[in-house]
Amino acid sequence: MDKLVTIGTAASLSGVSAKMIRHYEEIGVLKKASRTDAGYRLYNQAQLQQLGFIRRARNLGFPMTEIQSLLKLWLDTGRESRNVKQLALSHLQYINDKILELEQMRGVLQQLADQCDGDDNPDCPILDGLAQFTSK
Amino acid sequence: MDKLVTIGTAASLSGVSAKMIRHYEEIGVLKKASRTDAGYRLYNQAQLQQLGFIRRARNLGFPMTEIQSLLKLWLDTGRESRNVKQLALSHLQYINDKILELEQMRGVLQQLADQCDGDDNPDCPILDGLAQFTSK
DNA sequence: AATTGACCTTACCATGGTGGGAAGCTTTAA
DNA sequence: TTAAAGCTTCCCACCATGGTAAGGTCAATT
Repeated sequence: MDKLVTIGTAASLSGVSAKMIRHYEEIGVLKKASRTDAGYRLYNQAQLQQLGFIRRARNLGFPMTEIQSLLKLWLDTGRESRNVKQLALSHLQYINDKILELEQMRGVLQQLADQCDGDDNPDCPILDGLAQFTSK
Repeated sequence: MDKLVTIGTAASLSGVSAKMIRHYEEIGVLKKASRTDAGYRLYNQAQLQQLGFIRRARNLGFPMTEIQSLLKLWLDTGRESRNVKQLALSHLQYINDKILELEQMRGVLQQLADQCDGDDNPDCPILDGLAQFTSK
């Protein structure tokens, strides 16, 4: 059991590109993979699961530094869920801030776009807004 | 009239760092500034306005390539507002997509965090979720 | 006239996460 | 045996921004 696969198979099974798997190893998020005599990287089931873990964390927007922490916590059976939750809530805060920032942009931009005829006339409230003639 | 200022003054007047002003010139978003005999860049009123224009467009999240287009349209009195509006709406679409993506992340993450006690116990639905045991 | 400090110049390196490609070795299948 | 596919490392690019280093310039004070 614990079949070993090379990086291409690991990539398609985990949904993480071979390019990125190597990268994660290089930056220390993943332990160095074992190698065949020819130097090919080999991955076992546990490592495939870690790759899936990383992919899902990336999909939630976690940066790699935080994923590294999450991965350590995951592998540490003596962890306190407090630490995990704290990381999650901190990232949640970040996401919320980003959403607010984007909503702010959207509001301004939508308003400018609404005022613009968008025809063959050169008059354009969007450009006027960017040119700061906004305040009339 | 049309007082000329050096890059530091242009930076503080426009809110764009000197570093970025040079960068924008280098990538061709701004025309090359005139120079003093000693090689110092000089900026006039019109150029200061362009810098402000760029800063405000950046604040709305426009990428530099699109800002370059917007700037050209702004300087082209024969423009059609149609083209400006099209750029704006396209960017608006991008912003909306980003917001949806972030809201998606927030939903999943919030749900996981809600289920996690966040105490000294190792049990952690957040890690379980990332480990794909989500599906029960 | 000399010094000092603030300001300018270019050039290079770093970030973060990802992709592309080249040059060369290995494995597998025909 | 040969060709294709897969692996290796290494370098480059993106995007917008910041940092730093080594050096030239300008204005004000000694």
